[in-house]
Amino acid sequence: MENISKEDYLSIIYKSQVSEETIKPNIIASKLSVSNAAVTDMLKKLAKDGYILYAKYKGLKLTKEGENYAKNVVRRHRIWELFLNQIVGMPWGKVHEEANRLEHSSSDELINRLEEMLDFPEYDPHGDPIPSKDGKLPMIKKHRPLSELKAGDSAQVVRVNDFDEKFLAYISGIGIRLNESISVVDKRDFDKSMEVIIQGKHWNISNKIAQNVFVEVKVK
Amino acid sequence: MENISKEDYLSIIYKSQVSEETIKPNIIASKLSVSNAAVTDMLKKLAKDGYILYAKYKGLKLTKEGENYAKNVVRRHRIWELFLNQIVGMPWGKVHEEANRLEHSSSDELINRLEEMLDFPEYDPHGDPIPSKDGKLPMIKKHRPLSELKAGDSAQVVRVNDFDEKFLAYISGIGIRLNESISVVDKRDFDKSMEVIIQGKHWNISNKIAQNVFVEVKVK
DNA sequence: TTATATTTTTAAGTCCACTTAAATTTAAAT
DNA sequence: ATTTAAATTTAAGTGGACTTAAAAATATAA
Repeated sequence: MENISKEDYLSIIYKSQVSEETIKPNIIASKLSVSNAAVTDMLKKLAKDGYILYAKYKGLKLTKEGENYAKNVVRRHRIWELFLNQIVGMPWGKVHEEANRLEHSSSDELINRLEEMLDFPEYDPHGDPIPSKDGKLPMIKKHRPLSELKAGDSAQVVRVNDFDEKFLAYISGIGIRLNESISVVDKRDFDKSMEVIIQGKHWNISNKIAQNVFVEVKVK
Repeated sequence: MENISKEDYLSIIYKSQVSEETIKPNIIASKLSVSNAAVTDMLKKLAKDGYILYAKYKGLKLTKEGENYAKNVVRRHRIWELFLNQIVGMPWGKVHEEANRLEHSSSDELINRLEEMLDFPEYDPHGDPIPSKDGKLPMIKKHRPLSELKAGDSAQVVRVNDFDEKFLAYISGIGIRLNESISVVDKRDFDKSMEVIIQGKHWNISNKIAQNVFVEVKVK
């Protein structure tokens, strides 16, 4: 409860490390809607506490301890998301924000119970992997953004970005959900928007949308 | 999330108002394990925000707005307690502490959903009434502390105090639970301890224990 | 009712997570 | 390579929720 802020920072750093993006104070600041100066401040504290290695102007990286901590925060978040969606029946788009608060307020015991009720799931409602109690991650399917596909390609949705409720509401409205099949009918060069078929229906989706939906291309 | 402290204060004030105890800074301080000075500080803020009426040295009282706010915090707490106990299967003694954190981190929408899953319950696992969405409280049964009973009396448990996990573990261990019947066999003047029968078994319980179990005396 | 004890409030200061503004470092662009 | 722009860090300061110590008000007891 008293580490809410620290946990938010660690979780962001962890997630970008996993997806192999270089993480910069810059980015953290914008994701948390705080100033760059606030980030510098916190990075110093996290370094002092042994959660990150931090060299001014040069870069930052989780220590083993920081990674374990962060992984547990992410675990709490994703288990909550799945629980809220599957057991409580909250819509896809709303679970992220709710889990963002609950993740800081639950004992490990509670999380373990929820995990058991969900029968030890491997992925959250957006397709993100859930770290197990002992920090193991399930196998992650190779996937790329839908935006990279070409006319004629078919693929299956394996993950969607979860940071924007509106985005999730929109894609869920046009039938995009995990494991759903999508075929690309056409792609326009000038704006990279594409025409796709989802459950037999044709839709036009912008490049921005397609960049945030991740698919596994079907073997022809 | 940013009102955790305020909500704790309001909830304590509300609960003591309901049970008609006079609430003093003193008591709040000890319940929250903070200094008296911290309480004075917060009372000023709560007064400024319009949640309480506060006259230095004289007393304090929730405004209508404060009561509504507090009632909603209590509602969140009690619904969480019941949910954790009934749906998640957490033991009686552990739900209070967990709910103490979750109560500050849940949207009204989530609480409403949990309430629905529980089929709009009226009492939490300790027998405390759950305020409804629109602030209504269920009828509260007349009850008095078990400690007031005399040898020969029989009664039914309607509520137990929930502030101490150890206490709850202990009484649940000797078979005390909501609606359980208890008969008083004997009571000693010198320490006010009593011998009781619960589910056919005899137990000796201290006055301290008996003061925290509330019963409805059976009509003979 | 006066002395003593207790409670409450004030005063001053800490820690945390922020802020804005200025200084510094690094990166990009001509 | 030098200028310009962008990112990062430092410096100074704020508000929230606490602390301890001292002062003031109220309660209790001889």
